[in-house]
Amino acid sequence: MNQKLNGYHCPVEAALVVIGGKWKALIIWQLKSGTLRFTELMDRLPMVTPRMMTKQLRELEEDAVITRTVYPEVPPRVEYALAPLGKSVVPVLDSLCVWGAEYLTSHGCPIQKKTCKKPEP
Amino acid sequence: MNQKLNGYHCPVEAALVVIGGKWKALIIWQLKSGTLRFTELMDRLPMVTPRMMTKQLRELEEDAVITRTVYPEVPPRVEYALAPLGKSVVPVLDSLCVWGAEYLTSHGCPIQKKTCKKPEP
DNA sequence: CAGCATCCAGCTAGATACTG
DNA sequence: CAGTATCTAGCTGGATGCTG
Repeated sequence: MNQKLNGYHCPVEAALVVIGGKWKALIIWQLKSGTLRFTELMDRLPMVTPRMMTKQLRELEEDAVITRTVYPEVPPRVEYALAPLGKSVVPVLDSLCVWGAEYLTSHGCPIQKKTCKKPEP
Repeated sequence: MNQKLNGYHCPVEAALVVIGGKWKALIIWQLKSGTLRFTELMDRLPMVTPRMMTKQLRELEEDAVITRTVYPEVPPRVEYALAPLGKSVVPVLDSLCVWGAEYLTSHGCPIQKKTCKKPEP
């Protein structure tokens, strides 16, 4: 890049920066039905390493998408939940999900037409 | 990652793979109002190097999001346009755009509340 | 015009081990 | 439990030069 631009050119780009991280959309997806602890997120997304989970969660927190609540107990307990901004992105992810399903159907994929796995209530 | 998964866990993930590439959403955004040539895309997205532009376009083509039409002339002319699948993703990008604008407003960003720059007709 | 080939720096993210 | 620290392989993507 001959000229580093210091901002976003379009809100689409901003949105992708915030929710386009490697696992961010999945994390938000998991949190859409309620609060989860670190290990619960790890259990639901086994392909994410703790290192990455931490990083993604910290970034989402910094972007005001999720909240992080630490309970000063022994053993420690930390709960993650969607902040208002995070809740507002859920409909967008829903439409992304619908489109993604359509894509999987029309394009054909290793695992085809796997319906949206919602976090069990 | 202790276990490499060979598919998608959720259509959301599939969608992000397809449109979540570094410049893909922007490219689709540019193409939503009509066909563009390689250099026209480069002019509209000056921060993308030709190398990356080519790669992103090829991937979008492979995913059936865009079409690539080569006119065997001198000088060569190549035109890119949205395939049906690509057109179907535009509404999703629209909602992403709306949310992104909201994010820029509430979170505050270097360039705040820059309205969606649509490719001029 | 519309790329491709090559080289290489920097970042990403996995594996592993350790802690308040 | 909920991370952090360190090391490192591998990928990403920029710069440059070349071509049908």
